Amino acid sequence: MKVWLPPAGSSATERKLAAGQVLFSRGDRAAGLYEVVSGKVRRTRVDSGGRELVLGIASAGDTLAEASLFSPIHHCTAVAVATTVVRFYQKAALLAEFARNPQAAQSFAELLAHQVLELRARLELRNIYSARDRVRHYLAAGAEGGTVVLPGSVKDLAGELGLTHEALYRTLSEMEGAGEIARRKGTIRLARALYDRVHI
Amino acid sequence: MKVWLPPAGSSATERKLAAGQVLFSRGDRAAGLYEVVSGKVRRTRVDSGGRELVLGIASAGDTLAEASLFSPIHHCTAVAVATTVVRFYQKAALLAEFARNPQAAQSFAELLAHQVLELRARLELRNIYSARDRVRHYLAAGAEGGTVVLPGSVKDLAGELGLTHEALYRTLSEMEGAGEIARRKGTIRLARALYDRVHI
DNA sequence: CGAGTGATTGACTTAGATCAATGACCGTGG
DNA sequence: CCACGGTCATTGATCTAAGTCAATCACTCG
Repeated sequence: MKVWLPPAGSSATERKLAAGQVLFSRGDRAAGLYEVVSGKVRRTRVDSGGRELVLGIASAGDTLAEASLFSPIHHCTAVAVATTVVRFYQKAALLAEFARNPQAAQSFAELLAHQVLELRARLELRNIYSARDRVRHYLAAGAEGGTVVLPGSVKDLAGELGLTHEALYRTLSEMEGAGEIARRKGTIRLARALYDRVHI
Repeated sequence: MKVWLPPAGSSATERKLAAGQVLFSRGDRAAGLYEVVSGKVRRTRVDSGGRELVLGIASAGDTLAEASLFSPIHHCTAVAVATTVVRFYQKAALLAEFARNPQAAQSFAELLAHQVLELRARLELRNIYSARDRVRHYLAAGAEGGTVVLPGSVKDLAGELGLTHEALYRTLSEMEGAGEIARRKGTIRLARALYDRVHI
């Protein structure tokens, strides 16, 4: 993983962000890509109606703005949701590395390919009409040994699922009431029945 | 564009499909990638609830299963919606080409990057709750000189927008009634007002 | 020419958005 | 150290837009 990244220290610079600080905004010139060293970064977009879409939460090890490498401007806004350290890789340095080292370029392509897959999966999720089924789908996909660790606040999750936070709270309550899940602070444990149902 | 494709005739083979014929199914072994020479291919996924999600319609020049290059199996199902000719590129041949020619690998990465952008845009679309706004957003994004050419049937479009076909028909009727759009067979023309509103 | 599918419209129902209010928790500045 | 402003979490009430069921036409393809 991340074979494509140039050796540390070459052209990479680190930057520290306070919670709420903007890393880059939509429309800004894309100078390169970022790797999250620690903390969390929320990527969002604002549609023409003013609604905000949470594209995802990037945690330590994740990268940001990969696609912007080939695009002159950023297509989303990145805001730190906690104290965060990011490493910045200069666009030109990366491209040079790709030209020199085909393996790096291929690994990068692989990273993007996985993103495409992940995005398609999320699109599939959005096609599920029922909120409950959508939550089930999400939980099933993210379950590790019957437990899902929420990447951020429940509110963030609501945005990611395309639900209002109220609807999500209600759905989670209902599911808990029905014995489908058990909630702990920051994590959700799936009942054996639900877990088995999806992992045939 | 498509610099990364190996010289024609090297390892590429063509295949002709009748309307309704399946090119590959989800779960099939991914042997390589396809380029649509003529016709149309619908990529779909079926979620656990049995609902079908149209991932998109690929037309002449588009490629299929790029992401599957690095994945052992296909993650969606591809079905020809009309008489279609596809060109097939062997996975191994492509990877060899990428190793030999960094430029090809980089171009391929660029192709994937654009797909990531496009998918994110579609995700953003799905976050719009109102059907009307969603249609407006779609039309605005696809408008070329105030006219949008529908890639397939209206029913397909409904799937792509995450709406039922009935809802889409109604919405289009309403918008036509309100003078926002004018419909022609297979195309939709945006009223100046709407077009301007979005393309500030 | 009949079957199958797309296009279109009607009537009804419901799930989730919206508006609203409250309690818990957290940092922070006086 | 604690009161205060802010955000998250949670639940209630209401409303509406979109889903669902259903029926009719138009059309295309063997």
